[in-house]
Order: sequence, then C-alpha cells, then structure tokens
Amino acid sequence: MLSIGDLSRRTGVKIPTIRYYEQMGLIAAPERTEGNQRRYTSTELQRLSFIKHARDLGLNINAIRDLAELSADPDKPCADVHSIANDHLTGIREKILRLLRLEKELQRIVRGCDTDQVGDCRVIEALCDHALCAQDH
Amino acid sequence: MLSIGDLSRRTGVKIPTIRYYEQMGLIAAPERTEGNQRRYTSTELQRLSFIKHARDLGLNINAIRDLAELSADPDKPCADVHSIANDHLTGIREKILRLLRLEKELQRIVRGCDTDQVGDCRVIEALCDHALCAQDH
DNA sequence: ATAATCTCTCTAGTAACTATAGGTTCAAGG
DNA sequence: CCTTGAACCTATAGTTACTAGAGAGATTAT
Repeated sequence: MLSIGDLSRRTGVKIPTIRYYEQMGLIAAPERTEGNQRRYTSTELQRLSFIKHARDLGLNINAIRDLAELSADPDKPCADVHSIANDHLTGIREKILRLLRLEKELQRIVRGCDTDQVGDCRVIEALCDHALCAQDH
Repeated sequence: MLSIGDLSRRTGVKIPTIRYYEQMGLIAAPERTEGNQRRYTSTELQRLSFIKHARDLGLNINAIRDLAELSADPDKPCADVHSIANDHLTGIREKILRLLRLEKELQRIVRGCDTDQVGDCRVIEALCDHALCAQDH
C-alpha cells in the first residue's frame, strides 16, 4: 500500500494535485488508514500514471475522464478514443498556427525599431496602431 | 463623449472586460454622468486600443501595464520596452516548440492504432505506458 | 410619458491547480 | 513505551483574464 507521498513520487503528480483529482472524480477515493490517511494500490498507480501522461500531452480533464471511461470497456469500438485524440490534435495545430503568426508579427515589430528613446520607439507605435500590422492575429 | 458601449464597439473589447480593466488599474476611472454612467474621451479610446492590440499579441496584463507606463515617458530609453517584447517573443517560441513536440507525439500515437476495439487500442495503450513515447513532453 | 435599450454594481463561475493555516497521524530511534 | 520529526489531514483562498447573471437604475427615441 502506497501513501499519497509514495504515489506522488512514483507518478510525478504533486500531492495537492492528487487530492484535487480525487475531488474532481478523476480518481476514486482510496482506502484510508484508521487515522484517515489515504492508502493506494497499484491499480490507482496505473490510473494516475495514465492521467499524468494524458495531461502531459495537453489533454484537459474532461477529455481524460472520457478516455478513462472508454478504456474501461475493452470490447467497445475505439472510434471515440480516436476522436478525442484527433480533436486534441486539431486544437494543438490551431494553437501552433496562431503562435507562429504572433511570432512573426512580434518579430517584425521588434526588429522595426532602431531608436533608443521611447518617444519614437516603433514597438510602442506599432502597439498603438493596429493598422501597422502585417497580418491578422 | 463615448458611452461604455460605444467604446466597446470601437475597440472590440467587451463591456465587462472594460470594467474589469478599470478595476485592475489598466485604464483610469473615467468621468461619469449625473446618473453614474461612464463617459470616455478619445484618450481612453487610444489607450484601450493599445491594450487590446497588446492582448491580441498575447501579452499579459502586467506586461501591458509596464509597457503603458513606459510609453508615457517619451524621453526614456526604450530598452525596457524591447526587453518586455523580447521576453514575450521568447515565451512564444518556447510554447511553439513544446506544441510541436506534442503534435508529433500525438500524431505518432494516433497513427499507431489500426484496431477498432478499445481492448487493443494503441492510443489507450500509449497513454498507459509512458515508456512507449518517442520523446519527452 | 413610456418603452426599449443601455448601464450600474455585485457576486460567482471558469481551468487546473497552488499555497497557506492549523491540526493530526505515522514511523523510526532511544 | 515514548518521543520527535516528517508526512498527512481538511478547508479556504489565490492564481489569470475574463464571462455570466441578477436586479436595479439611466438614457434615448417616439
């Protein structure tokens, strides 16, 4: 049996986060000692590792809850699993595109300034006037 | 004189957000009518446009507050302005890199699965076992 | 004058935690 | 067996940048 600290060390999930996940229903409430401390089994270790991994991949808690539910049923079709993953992938790609646009624009703005005084700093100027932008963002 | 609705329409910043910015000290408290409604001038229109533009570029409120303060002083060196912009640019680039890594990994995971049943779905499997990952994330 | 629209304040909710306070339990050493 | 220090407990509030809603009052057009 693992204490919450043990579980934390093994998964890399911080202790308050583990309690938070329990509160959010992502992991089941574990057994307790007589003194009311949580004790975990390897089942919960696996489950939390799964969650951690999914979080590291950027999935949100709802998506993870859904995935976890789906994975409990080995005979079901896994189309839903793929759909969650693909939606997430699409979201990531959109974010990447947006950030790339921002990067370009910011770079252009910063490079456009060759003065040392705020009074004629192109960065400030560009921020003041959206019309100076090369593209949407 | 502009009402808060006018200001909102002209800047694209929602009304509650304008009030929020006032509360946060990003914009000064404007004049009021006898009936206690806010009335804005073109000064505030400019300021809010500046803020909106900076937000659209992804700058956070603290950074914007700093930029706005700096821009009030035309004789100061603009090194600090550039430093804020460059820090932000660095942050954006880091985010892009992280998302690109995530995208690759997720893509690999999703493509690796050619079954239809949850029981042997590679996506679930990959999430359960971090060792199956090709790289860090 | 009245109706329709706008605005006011205040509170609470969002996502996913993190931090803190004040108290209890556990495990190891003497 | 007892002590002590580390680990654990709950509950509450704070983080970021808003957004939603309630209930009341103001403004504008007809």
